[in-house]
Amino acid sequence: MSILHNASDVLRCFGTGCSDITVTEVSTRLGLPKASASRLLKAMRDCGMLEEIGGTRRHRPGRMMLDLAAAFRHSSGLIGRAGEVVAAASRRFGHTGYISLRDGFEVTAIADFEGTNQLRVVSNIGRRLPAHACSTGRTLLARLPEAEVARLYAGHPELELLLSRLAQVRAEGFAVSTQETTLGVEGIAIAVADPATDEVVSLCLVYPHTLVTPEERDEMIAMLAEGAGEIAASLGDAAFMQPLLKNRIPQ
Amino acid sequence: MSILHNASDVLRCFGTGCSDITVTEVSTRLGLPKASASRLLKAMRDCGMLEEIGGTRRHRPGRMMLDLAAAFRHSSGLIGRAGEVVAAASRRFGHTGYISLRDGFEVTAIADFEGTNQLRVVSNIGRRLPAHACSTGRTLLARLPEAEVARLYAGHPELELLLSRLAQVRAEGFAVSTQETTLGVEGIAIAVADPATDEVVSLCLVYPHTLVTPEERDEMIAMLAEGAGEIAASLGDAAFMQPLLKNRIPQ
DNA sequence: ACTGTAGTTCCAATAAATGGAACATATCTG
DNA sequence: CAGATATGTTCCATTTATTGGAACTACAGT
Repeated sequence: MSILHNASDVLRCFGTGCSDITVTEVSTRLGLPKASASRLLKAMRDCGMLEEIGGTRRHRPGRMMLDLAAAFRHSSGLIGRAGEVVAAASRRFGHTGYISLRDGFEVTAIADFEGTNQLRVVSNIGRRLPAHACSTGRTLLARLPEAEVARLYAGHPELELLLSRLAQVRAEGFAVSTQETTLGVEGIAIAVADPATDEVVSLCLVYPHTLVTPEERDEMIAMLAEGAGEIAASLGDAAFMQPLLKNRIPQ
Repeated sequence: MSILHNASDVLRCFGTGCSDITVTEVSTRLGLPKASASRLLKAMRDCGMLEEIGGTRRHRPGRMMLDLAAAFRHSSGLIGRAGEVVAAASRRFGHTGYISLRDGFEVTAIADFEGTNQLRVVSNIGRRLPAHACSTGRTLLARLPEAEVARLYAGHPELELLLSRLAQVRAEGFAVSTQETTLGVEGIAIAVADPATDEVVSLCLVYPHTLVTPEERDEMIAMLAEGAGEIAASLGDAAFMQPLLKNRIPQ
């Protein structure tokens, strides 16, 4: 096995619930002899992929990773523009907002904009959520052909339900989740794509569900949709659809 | 040369002004035969360190890097706590705030909190600034022994000036920069350390310099200092000093 | 269809990675 | 504080991945 693959396996250990790692942990988790694990971590330290935490024997990702994450965000015009839209909406309504990507069955927030209201949802960047069970996830899944979703979730007991919810998302142009991932929290999401790079991102706002009336909710959806619509128009995202808003008060 | 070192050299290409890269670029920048560059990028793609952008032949850091950056931030209690302090200050005053680390001669923002005021400094995470020429940088350099600074900046024409400014930072407990990096922008910064891990971070707020009176400035410093002081006390940072504020209006 | 540019695949030679065991160091426990 | 245990490092010959050059393929511009 190439040292590069081993190195990336080490990096993959980091994530939810693991922000540092030791030689022994690497040895057991990857099934490597501890000699190899020791050398591997040393090599990764030497080249900046890892760094030792203080004087301890624990390792965390190197500082370089922060630069790489920034480069990732900058490499995509779509992410940057979506971020501006969510940031503006987050400021106007005071609620926390995210930009998320899908990766298989999961979605991750890649940029967050914490709200300003006294009562607001605390941002939790990097947290992985099941794509079928949150509003951002469903807007992203709704961008796939039905057959693809069926293949992804083959054997899943609630596949039928999921497909009908995705159909609804396609029809309405947005998704809502109510207390799905966190008690008391509701979220709205809209997806937009860059056909040139096949990227799809989801813009969302999350808020305490007792705080927002249906009218205000539609106001928020409208604001996200306006920004997303401009992005879609300029990049040529044909699948984007302006949302149907029943409760919106005409301006 | 180990493939791991080559891989990390590729990753190091990303940064200011470079968010994607091709086989030829790698070949020329690292001085590798293009055969090697091609195989290297392929291997890095295969293990998730890079990804191809759309159908093009350009590469950017892989999604994994976002998770790694999040793990880095979580691995340090210091960073998290400093972030809370700056976030609260940013919300209260409406100005943009950062958490920064020093790496040799440079400082980088690793977390940002965009302000809410109409006129605010746009956050620019990942941007590398010369440590001697910004307020965050000087608070971090002020944490080093004078001899170490002298060694770092040996031969630098303005070493004497720098040392006297650092002495001032040590005496006052905070640093100010006025239109140093960006015209019209002023910033205040305070450093705090975790003696258990030898980490030092700088908390800062940046704002349009015409908008803030000396009294308000001291109010902001006081708020950052209060939070930083609590962190210093709980972690046992002996070098932390409450700032001397001349213009503060007694509460 | 032609030319230059960019990227990939093939090969034997070479340099790096591997696992086991001995060694060294930290951490726990009574 | 000694002895025990868990954790990390160094050394070695062996195995195997990596290397650079050259030939090959793909592609964009004219």
